Amino acid sequence: MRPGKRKRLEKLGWSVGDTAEFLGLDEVESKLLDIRISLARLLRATRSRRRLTQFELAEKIGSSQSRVAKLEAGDSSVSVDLLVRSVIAAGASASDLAKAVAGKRK
Amino acid sequence: MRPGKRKRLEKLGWSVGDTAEFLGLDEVESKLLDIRISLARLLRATRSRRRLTQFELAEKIGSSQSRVAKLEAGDSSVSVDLLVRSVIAAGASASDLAKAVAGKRK
DNA sequence: TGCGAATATGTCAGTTCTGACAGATGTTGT
DNA sequence: ACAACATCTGTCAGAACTGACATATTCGCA
Repeated sequence: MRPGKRKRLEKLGWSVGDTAEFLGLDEVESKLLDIRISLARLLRATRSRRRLTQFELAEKIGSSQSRVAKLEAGDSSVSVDLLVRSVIAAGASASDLAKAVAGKRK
Repeated sequence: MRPGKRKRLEKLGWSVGDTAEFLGLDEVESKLLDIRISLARLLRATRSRRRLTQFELAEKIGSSQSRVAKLEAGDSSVSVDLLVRSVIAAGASASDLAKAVAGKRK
């Protein structure tokens, strides 16, 4: 893993343990993290395409601007539930969602 | 919505309000619920195919058998995070996951 | 440059989700 | 019928996540 990427992830609250990760001991968490990152990207892309502000999207999902910012930033304090909810509310299609989960770049 | 399905969902802790749902006021929650159900089905199918017991899968994800049962039952007390984590741990492929999220039957 | 709008970051009390446990209810083989 | 195993259902204290708020930073644009 690139040191840059690693640092970025740790800033967001993810502990990227070299041992476990490198040895593939925690493949599941790694895959889940990829999904989280994809969803965060999809969220930003979708909201942006729909020309919604974070504040407007927050209203749609009954949340706050700051939480949307965290969602898009891939902060660790945010659940996949809310991530998916937001992506849907932003107006992403089912296939966009599927692609994100499958790990395919748009 | 079929009355049977409705009753089943309510048993699991989901409030399926006719008004909101019928008027499509809460399309987002409805879509999220579909995803949850798909993931629950995928989890059971995958675990079963791999011949894992609920107990064994629980160990893999550091959880308990009872929670796995709830995951597969589509209980409302369970998060999408854990659902996805479990599906991955059970050994589902990325494309299986994508299909579930896209709402397509296997 | 300065100003307003959008976004980012930090904190926190209240809510939700969690693993663990107990016990009930299948299921399978003898 | 019985035992052994698997699954289901309910409960609860502790952990994780939440919206709200304050505040900082970045981004146009005149």
